[in-house]
Amino acid sequence: MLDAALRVVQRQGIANLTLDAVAAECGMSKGGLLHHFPSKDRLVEALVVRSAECWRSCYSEAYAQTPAGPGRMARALLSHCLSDAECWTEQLRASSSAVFAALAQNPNLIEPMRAAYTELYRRIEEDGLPPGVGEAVAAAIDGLWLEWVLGLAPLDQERVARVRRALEDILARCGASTAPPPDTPGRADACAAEPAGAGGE
Amino acid sequence: MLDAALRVVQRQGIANLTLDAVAAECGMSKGGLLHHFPSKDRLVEALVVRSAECWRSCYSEAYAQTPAGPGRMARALLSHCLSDAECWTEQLRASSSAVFAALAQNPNLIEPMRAAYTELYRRIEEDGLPPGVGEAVAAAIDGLWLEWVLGLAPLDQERVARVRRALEDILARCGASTAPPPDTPGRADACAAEPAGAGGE
DNA sequence: GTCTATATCAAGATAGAC
DNA sequence: GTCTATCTTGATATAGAC
Repeated sequence: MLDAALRVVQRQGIANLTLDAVAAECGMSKGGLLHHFPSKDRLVEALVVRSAECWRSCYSEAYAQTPAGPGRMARALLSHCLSDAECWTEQLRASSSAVFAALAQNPNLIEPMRAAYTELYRRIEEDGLPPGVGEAVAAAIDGLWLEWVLGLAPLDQERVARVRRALEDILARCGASTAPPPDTPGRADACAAEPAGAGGE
Repeated sequence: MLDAALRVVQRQGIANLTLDAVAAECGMSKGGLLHHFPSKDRLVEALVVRSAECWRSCYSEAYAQTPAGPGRMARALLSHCLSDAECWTEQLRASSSAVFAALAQNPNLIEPMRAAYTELYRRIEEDGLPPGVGEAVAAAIDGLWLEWVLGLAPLDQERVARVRRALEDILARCGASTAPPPDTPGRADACAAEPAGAGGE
């Protein structure tokens, strides 16, 4: 059902994310849909919660798979979110848009995503990097994501690689090695990590 | 009238950006409003156009006021958009939301902002920096803006300063001096520069 | 150019049968 | 738990007076 909602957003835009459209998309009546989500707010809320959980588990896994040392969280973000452009799928774009759908529906519904970000930034603060460096890396990834979702700038393979290298360069100069562990060379599957609206499926 | 629309968004959210609300806000009847903007799409389009123009003139002015040399555009963005947190006003937040309002109303309406970004990225490409560096700086600023508008992370004076210093550090290592010209030490007034939705008043 | 109707329609939500 | 009505509201847009 949530997937159906995302498909509606993907194909018809946020403005057409209606209970009718979602019901039709998942082959159900509006009444049946409203049995599970008593209001549209609850439906959108569920979308955001799922996105936030996925984003959280995504950077958590990335963190776990990244060797310890200064800039661990920042390195994890780089290797997982910017490993290549392939992981920025259309599906991800739609699921990311859940946050924008929530913003349009009711700004308070973004709260779960805010909580996920609070935790992420806590990790970045404790990352042992010079002040601002980790935040700059995280912000750059968010910015790429924004530009990609809004279509402000194309996001091809080369662009991702360029920006990743530039950011890795900063970390390297801070003494944070970005060499990937021999076991996990640039993996990009699993959750298809993304800021502000991950939620793969 | 456009200002009234932004005030509505600021106070009541995108969902309540209705012709009735805008008309009430600017002390006009709905009929009168519709005389100037024949449809809601046109109204929102006008919001985006104004935001895009302001953003464009903002980085253009910043560029003009920045000494020539490698990374001129990137340095201009840093000195103007990240000079301090004061320029990230509530008013700017609302005007920035014009893009999100457009996204909700009709994604095609974002086009003017896309055009402004295309020009910005052209300048960044020609900036004479190592590949990816200018893009990383621009993306980081966009990311900060996103986090700020969505409330994902607080944007206080220290945070802005930290990130700015980290980004200036990259530029410095690329041979792009970020020392402000003696004439314009960290000015942040005028347009109150911002990505994806500038449009001060 | 601004106003007061009013037409039109679609969306969210409810009630109650099955 | 799913369905088919149906209610209610509010939003866009139009028509036409002033």
